[in-house]
Amino acid sequence: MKLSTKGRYGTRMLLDLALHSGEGPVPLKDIARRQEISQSYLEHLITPLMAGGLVRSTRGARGGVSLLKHPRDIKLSEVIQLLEGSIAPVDCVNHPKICHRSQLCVTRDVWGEMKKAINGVLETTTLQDLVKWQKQKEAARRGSESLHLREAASLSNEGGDQ
Amino acid sequence: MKLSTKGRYGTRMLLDLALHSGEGPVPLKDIARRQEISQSYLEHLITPLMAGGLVRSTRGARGGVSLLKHPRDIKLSEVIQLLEGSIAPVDCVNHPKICHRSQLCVTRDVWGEMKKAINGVLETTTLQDLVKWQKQKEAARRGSESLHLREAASLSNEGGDQ
DNA sequence: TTCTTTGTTGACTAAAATAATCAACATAGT
DNA sequence: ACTATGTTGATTATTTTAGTCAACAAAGAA
Repeated sequence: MKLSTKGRYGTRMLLDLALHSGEGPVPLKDIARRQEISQSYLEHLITPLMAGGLVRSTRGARGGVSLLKHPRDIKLSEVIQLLEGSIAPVDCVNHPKICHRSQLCVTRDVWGEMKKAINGVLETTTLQDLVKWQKQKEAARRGSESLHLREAASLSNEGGDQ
Repeated sequence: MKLSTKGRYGTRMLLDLALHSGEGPVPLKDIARRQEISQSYLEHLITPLMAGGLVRSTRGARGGVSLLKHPRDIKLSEVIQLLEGSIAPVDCVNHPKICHRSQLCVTRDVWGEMKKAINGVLETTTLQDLVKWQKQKEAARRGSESLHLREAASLSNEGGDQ
């Protein structure tokens, strides 16, 4: 039950893209550097995302990859579907016919519930959410960093950790 | 994001065991036949279940495998944990240290939510639930079968569902 | 006791998936 | 032209999956 690097790296690539949208096309090289993923591998991950209409690429100098939809309109369920295929934990959940036991199999019903649960998370999370959380995290870090530097000069209103 | 045959077959083995508990030890051979899984493979799946204290085995003639706990006390989360290891979709959810990006990584947070969602299903489903659903399904099938055979002669008092 | 039934363990293997790398090529700016 | 960039396909090493097989151990039955 592990997500492969396709889904993980691909999601991070899109997040990186979302964080740098509005600056024109983003070269894979830059994403590779920032995300610490080999560019050669990203080249392959971008293909299904283009086929899925999530991104567009521009060749040549000053080229790169651009998001085609607003981050708020890109659900993680869509991303994972493109990169990993169905998130169903077993194939018979989507295709009952592949096993003659499907009809009477109750474990299959449980795997179906699992699929629903996973989908619930991925359907309600958008790229915009990731962007928001990322910015919050970075702001929080900068806050605590300077807090540390200034020897806790003013620590009354940081908030955010819990 | 697929469950391997370990988790799937192992769960079915335990369900089969639960359905035949109270009849003494159940030989792997019988489970293999009913569940249509090779006995050689089941031999390997039983090992972690014994180590986890879910079943006990008896060697020799009339031997077999027996459940050590009541089906109502066996949660699927426990079963899957033993057979597949953690259900976390990525390792960094359980072990932040393995990636220096963990602290600032928001995709990791999403995978954490996914883990929670999956766990929610597996923690609230017991072997007893599977047994109950299985019996309901079989009763329903018998109902519609005889209904079909007898051309709906008497369909008032089937009962047994719920 | 001896035979048979059953589980136990470890070695081995075929096939597939994973996670890339590399090179040749296409295209668009400069 | 030259350079920066994406595109595609071939290739590969490694790991995981999904088993099989055989030698062995133990317990009941004859």
